[in-house]
Amino acid sequence: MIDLALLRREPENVTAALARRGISPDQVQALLTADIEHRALMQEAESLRAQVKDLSRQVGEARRAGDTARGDEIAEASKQLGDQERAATARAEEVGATVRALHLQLPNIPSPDAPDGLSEDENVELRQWWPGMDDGASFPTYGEHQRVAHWDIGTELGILDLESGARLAGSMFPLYRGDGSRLLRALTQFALDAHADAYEEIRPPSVALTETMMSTGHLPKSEDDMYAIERDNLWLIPTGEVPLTSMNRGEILNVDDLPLRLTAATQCFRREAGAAGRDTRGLLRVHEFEKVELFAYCTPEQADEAQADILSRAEGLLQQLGLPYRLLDLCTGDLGSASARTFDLEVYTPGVDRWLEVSSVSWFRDYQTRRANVRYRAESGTALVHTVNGSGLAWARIWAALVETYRQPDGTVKLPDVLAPYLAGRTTLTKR
RNA sequence: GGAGGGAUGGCAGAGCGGACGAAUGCACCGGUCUUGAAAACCGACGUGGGGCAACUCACCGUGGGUUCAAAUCCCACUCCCUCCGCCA
Repeated sequence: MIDLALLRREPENVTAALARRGISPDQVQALLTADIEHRALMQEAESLRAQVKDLSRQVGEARRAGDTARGDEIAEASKQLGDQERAATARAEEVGATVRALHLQLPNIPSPDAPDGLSEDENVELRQWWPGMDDGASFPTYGEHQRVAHWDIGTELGILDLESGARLAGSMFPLYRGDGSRLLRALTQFALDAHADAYEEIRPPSVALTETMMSTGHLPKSEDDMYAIERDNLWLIPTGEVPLTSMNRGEILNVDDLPLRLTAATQCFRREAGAAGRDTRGLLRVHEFEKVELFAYCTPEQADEAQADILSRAEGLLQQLGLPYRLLDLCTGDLGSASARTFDLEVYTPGVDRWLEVSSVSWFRDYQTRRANVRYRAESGTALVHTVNGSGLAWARIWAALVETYRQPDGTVKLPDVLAPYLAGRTTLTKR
């Protein structure tokens, strides 16, 4: 949630900032109006409440003094006021619920640095990288043997079995086998080891409570994209961001512990409602995938650095894997609703000839922690911490990029040597 | 799944219908003393909302209820501990 106090103080600025991402002034005004009404009703209810409390105190005093008649009299008066108070509180709560609903619907205020734009077409490409670029090499050219889609390579080598996955759980639930399965495991380990110098490794639950999903902004906004386990009031997590952001919910962190950096490998579950049909072949878009997440709680001053660190780690992994990629600065219209600034990393996959998003590195300001109530002790009082996160990296698409990029003319796949330690030295995938 | 016990401020822990936002100890912070520190002593010391302010409201695991009045009584739920059962 955005800061309501800020909205009251600087309504024009906030309205203008939100307009950059397509929020109409009317929507902001509706919240402001409801808020004013709510506060007036609340004051009325509170003053009645104060009177009831005062009378109740007098009842006690009178009875202790032995004046029962007077006690009863005051109790009766208090009872009457109590009825009024209940009615006033009910009215205040009704409007309060409206305020909360409107407040939850407002997305985060975009960073002034985020480029303007209405859709993903206006995202700004900041740079590209490919192997040998620093030495003057040009973007790689790919041979015919690399222009084969990963689902065909996977079938041919017996390392990806989409049909079996579909038989078990429906389409878009991939099943990897043999070296394909092993490759996934290797990638996770490779990444976790790379981040172990500065990020504490966490193994969180794969499900979360409704309350937890609220904190990150995934609910109520994206309910249709989540898998729900209704009987137990649980949701399958769509990203490791969910448990990591809520890990310290309701706590006051020691400022000396900030930035508090965490990393976690988790399964990620996404219904991808409305995505049916397009870009869904093979591993392009799946309901379940594994991802290593990088996360930090930090002070506002540390946020830039924290975001830059996650971005450079994600890039570092792509470079070590030798996969060409491009870096996008998301425009205001394409920003996730909780994010103030997001950089996307897209890897190039020669077989399907596309750029695939494999990491989204975002700064959320205090939008998430205002809901999760994670604070630190500041100069005076407490302040909300900022959250930053990004993938490092999402493996399904990396898996696709690796087998397509490193396919040899003879049909085998020769993986980069950095993975050798995690594959017991066997970096060549051959037909079983 | 069954039986019992518990959940209170940063921590420990009292309170069990009315003056309780809450004793006490520890920790933390400010001060006195000291060359400095420790000890001792003095003081301050939960969070959030509303109000220009005086001030006021909410919060004692969560949600309901009883009452003029609830940390305190009642109901439901969650979590933790002990024991029993089942189990990778």
